[in-house]
Amino acid sequence: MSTSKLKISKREKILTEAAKLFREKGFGGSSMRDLAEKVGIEAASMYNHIRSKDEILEEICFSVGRKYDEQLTEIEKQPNSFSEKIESLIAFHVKMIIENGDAVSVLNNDWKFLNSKKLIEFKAMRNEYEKHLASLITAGIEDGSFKPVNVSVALFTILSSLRWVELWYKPSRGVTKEDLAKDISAILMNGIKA
Amino acid sequence: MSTSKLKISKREKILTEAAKLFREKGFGGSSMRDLAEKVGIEAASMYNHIRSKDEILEEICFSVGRKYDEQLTEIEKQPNSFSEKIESLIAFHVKMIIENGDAVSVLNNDWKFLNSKKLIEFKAMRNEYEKHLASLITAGIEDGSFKPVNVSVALFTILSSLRWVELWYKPSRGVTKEDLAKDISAILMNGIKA
DNA sequence: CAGTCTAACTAACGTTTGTTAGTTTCAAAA
DNA sequence: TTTTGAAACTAACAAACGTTAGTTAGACTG
Repeated sequence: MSTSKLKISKREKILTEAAKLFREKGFGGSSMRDLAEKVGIEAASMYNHIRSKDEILEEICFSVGRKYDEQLTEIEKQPNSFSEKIESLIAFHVKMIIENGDAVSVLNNDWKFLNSKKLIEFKAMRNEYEKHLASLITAGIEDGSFKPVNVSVALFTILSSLRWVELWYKPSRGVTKEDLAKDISAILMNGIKA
Repeated sequence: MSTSKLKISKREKILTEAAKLFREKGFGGSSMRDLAEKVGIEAASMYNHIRSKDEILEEICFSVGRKYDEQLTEIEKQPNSFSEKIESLIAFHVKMIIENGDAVSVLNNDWKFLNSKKLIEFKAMRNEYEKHLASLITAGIEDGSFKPVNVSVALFTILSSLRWVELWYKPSRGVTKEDLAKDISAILMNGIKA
């Protein structure tokens, strides 16, 4: 009973601390002994809860990745305009970063250290995500909601603009996630030129 | 004569190959033996040309960083509108990435592995750059060229949008750097909403 | 020709790496 | 009370790490 619950929570503690550590020092720059110290046990003891260092990375990347996938699917099926759908997605990205900044950072920066089998899987997942978002943009252009922009450029401009939130955002600045999402949406949707 | 020239070019070969390798595997994931193999000599032999692995990272980060600084200073003093200045900067970022993609990638992703002294220096350089660009945006808002957007958000949206070029751009797509800069400018300046 | 210098080499160093083996501790189940 | 099983520990492994030492080959300089 409580043992299995304890095991789960210790494993989750390892994953949480790993995300924090990987964000700070990178996957390659983080040692299992570093990580163990943060968790509060010996390095060898962690192997009672995880299979390998690689498994930690996989778990972080794919569990976050799946959340993005699910939300995009959710947004796609809502009866909103294409503008509203993209704005929802922007808000979700901001929310994810503010609530799971460490894990999102690992997804963004350390995915390339996945082993080759998982790397292929990860790239497929990412491609799928981009294709879905691209089709939203294309549809918005076709129905006149959007200007006839270059779809690839728009796609990556949006996704990259969202990445900075993880890289640059500091809670200390006192901006709420609603304001932040609104301001980013404003610029991407309407540009900065008067 | 030819010996000192040879030394310089071998050092530059090391730096070039290092940028390529770091981009692919990250600073922590790249070993000196890996690098030496790409250069075509033994790992120990590289120490005739460079002081340490850290020095390679420093040289790449700061030589690229200085180029960005210089160009921004150049753009600031030109007698153009604020829109034109920002568009020039966008074009320059695209050009840098297309011409020095490996080194730019190292600047973007591996700066955090600089040793603490150089890390402080690097952050100061980056802050300076951001402050200059922010003041361009502020001035543009004040003279009515730009909407009254949140300056920080605009700043980071622009800089992040430019980062994707390094991460996602593939020459194989056959887009010229002029077209690419124009399309990015179009979205950031005018948004995507019709 | 003798001397010097550069840039390569091989060998090795001390550390750190991820991981395994074997053992101990201690609480829950029987 | 005895048994069991999870989860911690210590100790150690082989490999890889950045780097240093010492040496050699060959090209310039005097």
